[in-house]
Amino acid sequence: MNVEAIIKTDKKIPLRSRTIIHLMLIHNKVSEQISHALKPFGISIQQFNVLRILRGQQGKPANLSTLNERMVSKMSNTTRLVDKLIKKGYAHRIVCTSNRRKVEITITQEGLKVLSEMDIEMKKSEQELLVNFTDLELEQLNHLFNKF
Amino acid sequence: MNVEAIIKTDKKIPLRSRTIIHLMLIHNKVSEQISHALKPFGISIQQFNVLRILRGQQGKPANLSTLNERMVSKMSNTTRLVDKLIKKGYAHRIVCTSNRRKVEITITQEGLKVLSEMDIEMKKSEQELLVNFTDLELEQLNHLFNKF
DNA sequence: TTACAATATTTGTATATACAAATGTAAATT
DNA sequence: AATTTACATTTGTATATACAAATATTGTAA
Repeated sequence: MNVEAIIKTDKKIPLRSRTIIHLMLIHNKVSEQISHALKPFGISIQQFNVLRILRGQQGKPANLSTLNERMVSKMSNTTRLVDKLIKKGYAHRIVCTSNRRKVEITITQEGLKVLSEMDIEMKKSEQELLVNFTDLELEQLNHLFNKF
Repeated sequence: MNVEAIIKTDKKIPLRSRTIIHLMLIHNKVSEQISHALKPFGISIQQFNVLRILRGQQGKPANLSTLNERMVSKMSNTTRLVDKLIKKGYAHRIVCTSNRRKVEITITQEGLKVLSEMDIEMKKSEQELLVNFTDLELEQLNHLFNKF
């Protein structure tokens, strides 16, 4: 994926600008691929992420703030994201008894089931997206990512 | 930016999954910073990109397909993105005389003026975001990006 | 020359996101 | 105990995005 070819310019782009544009283009490719993989499940990337976080809780319920700090998305959406998962039967929400300001959100059996199916498709997408990388290169990439 | 710390897991994430998650987190940081920098101008990243493409045309008008193939966004939005730029007085649109299905879009003087102000802020954001990178590391990063 | 296909853009609609304000609850202060 | 402050979540609203369908124009073939 060559930046100049894609944005069709013959001008030399400064290194730092080029890096940011490159990142944007790659993100676009990646998120398109993932959205496509999740499409048959009728779920968005964000909803998928919330499901994964809930599973990661290993039965322990999560409240909205917890979800939010582990997510990419903004707080106000988290309520509605969870709404959608509940509507689909993949999550469950109860008001916390010890502190009624809080809510406790858990993943349902049905949620775990569909999530495991999604995992397979995600794994495929990851493989496809990263097919040109060796493990060493991915280690290098992650190492560089740490500098952001 | 360490993935495990951010998504607060103690489990080891497979290298390929980790890379994709890492990319998402970084994209989020970058786009937040850029949106913030553009905020005072009342313009979105996408609108900013269109303006830059128009400037890159060096006076030559661009049609929607051209804009679209150089952009990240989807076709149906391009019309409305341009609408917004026109409304702000930053772009101009006329129906192409040789082929009336096409439109010719150009950047206005006012557009060029505000764009040059935005460039300064963008440059600052890029510097801030990439402050931990040496030029060599950025070259390496761009090289790895080419494998996507 | 009429009909059909291809091209370029626009519009409709449903869903997603961002930001600010509102709600309800608990804790701290007077 | 009443008042204020802080916390956790929800709601309102404006804008953005995705996808499909519609519109308008041009090119092509019977």
